[in-house]
Amino acid sequence: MNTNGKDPLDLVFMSLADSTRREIVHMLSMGEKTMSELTEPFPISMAAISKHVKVLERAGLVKRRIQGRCHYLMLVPERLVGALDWISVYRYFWQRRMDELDNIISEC
Amino acid sequence: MNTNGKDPLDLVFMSLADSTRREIVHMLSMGEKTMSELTEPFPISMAAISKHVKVLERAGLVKRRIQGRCHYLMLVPERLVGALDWISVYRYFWQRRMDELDNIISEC
DNA sequence: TTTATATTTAACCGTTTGGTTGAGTATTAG
DNA sequence: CTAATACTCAACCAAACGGTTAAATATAAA
Repeated sequence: MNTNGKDPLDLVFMSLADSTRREIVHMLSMGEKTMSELTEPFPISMAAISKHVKVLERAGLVKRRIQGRCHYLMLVPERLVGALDWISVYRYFWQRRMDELDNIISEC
Repeated sequence: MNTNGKDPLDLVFMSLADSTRREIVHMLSMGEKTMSELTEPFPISMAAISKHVKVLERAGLVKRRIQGRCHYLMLVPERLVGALDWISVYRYFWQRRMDELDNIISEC
């Protein structure tokens, strides 16, 4: 049953489902970073960070620029837009729901 | 290393990282559904859907109302707002990046 | 050339995920 | 009471995840 036309959103949301990777995204939002710089604030090995970065690359959230022995990582926005768009579809729904709840509360 | 102060966002994004669960969220955005109704469009067992729904409940995205032998599921918006907010922080970043790319393209 | 630095890769390990089937539990209908 | 319906739960399984350590690769510095 492995329909391997896996939706790209699977990878994006999966990438964001780990707080280490979210923190990496945050760091990269402030500019390019090397692997060493990315690893420094975390209590885990560089090999582990390397894996996290590969997950982000696979999801298309990060691109790598290799210069000498340093790998510079940068954030790529497009896929985040896609994720935001997916969730945004339900904005109308929850605004309606929240309003309903507000009404119920104010009627008590 | 199981630091069990797991960020709730982990659960939300993890929930959304599966297209079956995203489809369930979509179905529920149109109103309450029973397990049977949720299962009907999918080629997998109700037990599997039951697990998916439990993942969504654990993430706080879905609530259950049991009436007789039917379980009615409904979407809960708050946690989706949280996920949207997290991503939205990077909106400024990518708008800037997209503009940069536009400029580079238009300069060619 | 030798050594240190930056990073990936491979092998391994325990846990989680996403599915299955089969049995169990309520509730409703006949 | 009996049978059908709506579901959950338990056991199982293969694959993926998130980490480790140790070895390999590539570049830079002495």
